[in-house]
Amino acid sequence: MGVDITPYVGTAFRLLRERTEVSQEDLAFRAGLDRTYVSGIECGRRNPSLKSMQHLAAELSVSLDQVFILARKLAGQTEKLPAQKRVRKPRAHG
Amino acid sequence: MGVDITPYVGTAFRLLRERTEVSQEDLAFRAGLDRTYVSGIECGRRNPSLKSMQHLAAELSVSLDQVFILARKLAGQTEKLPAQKRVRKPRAHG
DNA sequence: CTGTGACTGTTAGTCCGTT
DNA sequence: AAACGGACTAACAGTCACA
Repeated sequence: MGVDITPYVGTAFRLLRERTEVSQEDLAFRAGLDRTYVSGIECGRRNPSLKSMQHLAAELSVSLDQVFILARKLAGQTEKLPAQKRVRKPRAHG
Repeated sequence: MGVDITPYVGTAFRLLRERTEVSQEDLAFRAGLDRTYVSGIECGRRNPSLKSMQHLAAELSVSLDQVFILARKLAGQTEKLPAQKRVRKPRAHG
């Protein structure tokens, strides 16, 4: 259950930011936040509020759900399941 | 831009909760939160932190991205575009 | 069972600077 | 450009009485 996704959300924000080639400082300014705070979020040391994350996402031109989808992907990658191959059930052709 | 999604996130949580037929009281207890705090979130009067939302989502057996996808849907519905009726071009029946 | 205002302690979030 | 620290203020977490 209780996997703390905070660091993954931070990484997701970082990845999304780097894609736009904007600095933390610049993003922070545009989102109306402090640069040290954005740093703390990306490093997974902070527990940001809904509004803070929304502002960040808005400035990165993504919706919040995209951030969390990415975060969950990142969390999933680290959760090394035993590489179970997806078996596609062949469809009975009738 | 700056559409405040806080109330939509609250509604999303409420919808997700009602789907499971559990009371605020019950959910709050299971998520380790206060009953009135959950109420405040659902009513959009609170600006919850990432961790608060994560606890709630976990108890509702959904991922946070699902919450935000629903929230965005709700926000879209309320964005009443000028009631533009979708005009389906009637297909000439011959 | 749920909504709200008010309250306290904690933390979110800022601003300074250093590495 | 980014991580990190300290001191600071605004806002949130968490709770209660009451509606």
